[in-house]
Amino acid sequence: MSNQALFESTIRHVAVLKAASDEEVQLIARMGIQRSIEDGAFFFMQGDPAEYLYIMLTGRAKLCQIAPDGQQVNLRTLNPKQLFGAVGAVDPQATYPACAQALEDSSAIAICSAEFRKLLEEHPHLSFGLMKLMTGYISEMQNRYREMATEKVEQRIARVLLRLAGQTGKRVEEGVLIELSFSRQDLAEMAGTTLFTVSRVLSAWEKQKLIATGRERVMLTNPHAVMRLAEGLDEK
Amino acid sequence: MSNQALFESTIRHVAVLKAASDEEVQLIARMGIQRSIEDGAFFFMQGDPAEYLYIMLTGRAKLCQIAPDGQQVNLRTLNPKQLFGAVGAVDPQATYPACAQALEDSSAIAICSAEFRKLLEEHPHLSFGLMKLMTGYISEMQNRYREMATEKVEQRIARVLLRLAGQTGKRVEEGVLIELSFSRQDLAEMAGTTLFTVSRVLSAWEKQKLIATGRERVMLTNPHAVMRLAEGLDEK
DNA sequence: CGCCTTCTTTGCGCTTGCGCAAAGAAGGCG
DNA sequence: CGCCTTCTTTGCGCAAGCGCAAAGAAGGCG
Repeated sequence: MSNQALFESTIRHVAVLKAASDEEVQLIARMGIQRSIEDGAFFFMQGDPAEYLYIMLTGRAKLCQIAPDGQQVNLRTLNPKQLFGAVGAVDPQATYPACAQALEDSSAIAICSAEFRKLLEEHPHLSFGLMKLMTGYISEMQNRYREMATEKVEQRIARVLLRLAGQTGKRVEEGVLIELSFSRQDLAEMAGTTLFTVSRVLSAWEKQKLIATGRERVMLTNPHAVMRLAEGLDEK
Repeated sequence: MSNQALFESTIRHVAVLKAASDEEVQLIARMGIQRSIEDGAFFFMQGDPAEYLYIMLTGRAKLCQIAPDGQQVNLRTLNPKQLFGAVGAVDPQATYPACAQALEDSSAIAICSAEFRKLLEEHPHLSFGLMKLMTGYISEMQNRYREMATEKVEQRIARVLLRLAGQTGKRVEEGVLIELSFSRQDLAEMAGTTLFTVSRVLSAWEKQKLIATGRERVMLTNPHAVMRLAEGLDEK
């Protein structure tokens, strides 16, 4: 498949652009260039000028923030067909508010923010898709913020597992399997805690047969119980 | 001043709509109706269908989330000329992701989301202002999320004070005064902690002469020291 | 002025979860 | 196969911050 065709077929399935006509899809595809990066490399760093926006083609990446002191927080994972890094299309002077780091060898369509902005001006109905994405983010971040502020570690870890299960979990005989390169450290960054605490909590749950763990691997053998934990029911 | 004239002069100074022409400002003003509510009342509740968006006229309100168990988290305060509750203009089926509660008797221009959406369709350049607002929110929420995840209580409280000082602080002889109806409880909800902890921390700072406190009142006598605390420098 | 409500402080005990160190798996790769 | 790296677990001690109760200000209002 030619690059152009590959781009088009991917773009056609991007949620944000579902209102795009065939013609618009073609236009966007022509604006794109492919960028492939290795596991651990960055599509962009927090604070860089937001010159490109991206649409994930293959692989996975994480959006994360790095505090001045080096501590990291994981905001979300980026999967194929997801659009990310679009701030530049809205404000030409914007810088990325987070960094995007590949969790495995990955590739994405890179589109020049300024060009995309022009496209938005000429095809304004596309803005609605983008705005919907943004309001969704806002709403999600507000919820996560509340969770971080009011819930305790166990609940937050349970939520992380459920979110991952929903995004990339595979249903197998014994439960739902999350098998990706997520170390305890990564889980800790998603839950806002330390790898030690994550390890301890998962061990405890394993003893209670709620989950089964392995190296960079978690299986939810009793997803329903994990959901109850996330909701903070079981309050002892 | 007639309502229409009042609306227009307010709308003209709304940051999100600064790209609006005089004509557009008039159009928007005509769509608005005034809503006045009492201290403690709600413009809208989390989960309500987002039928209206608002522009604050007088008073102040807080945007907050309420957890299923009743715990609250404070997201931001709304001041005059700020636009809020605009999700409905983007997605007709959206519900408000937070609630807006008046901190004092307040009034706002209420604009029907569906009408505003039509306006956006016909005057698409206005979308850019809205999108810029949204990306700003996202970026801010991501930062706050990181802070909540990685910083400890003292730092977060310091940040809350600085944010309030920046928004509504008055410069007086002895320092910067924050004199609003923010109880220790409110501060706790903003910092993601408990009123007891806030009280203790503020008492400690008062002993060190960094601040002076009173009932629903805080004065930063040594703002620079508070900034250092917020940055987590002073690490003992 | 005095009562009443609301807000604030403080003491005390205790839980949660962090920090570190050290040891134990699990792969990867030559 | 065996070494090396990376990931994970666990024990132990400790500090931060929560929860509660009770008492002490500060206003508000009749």
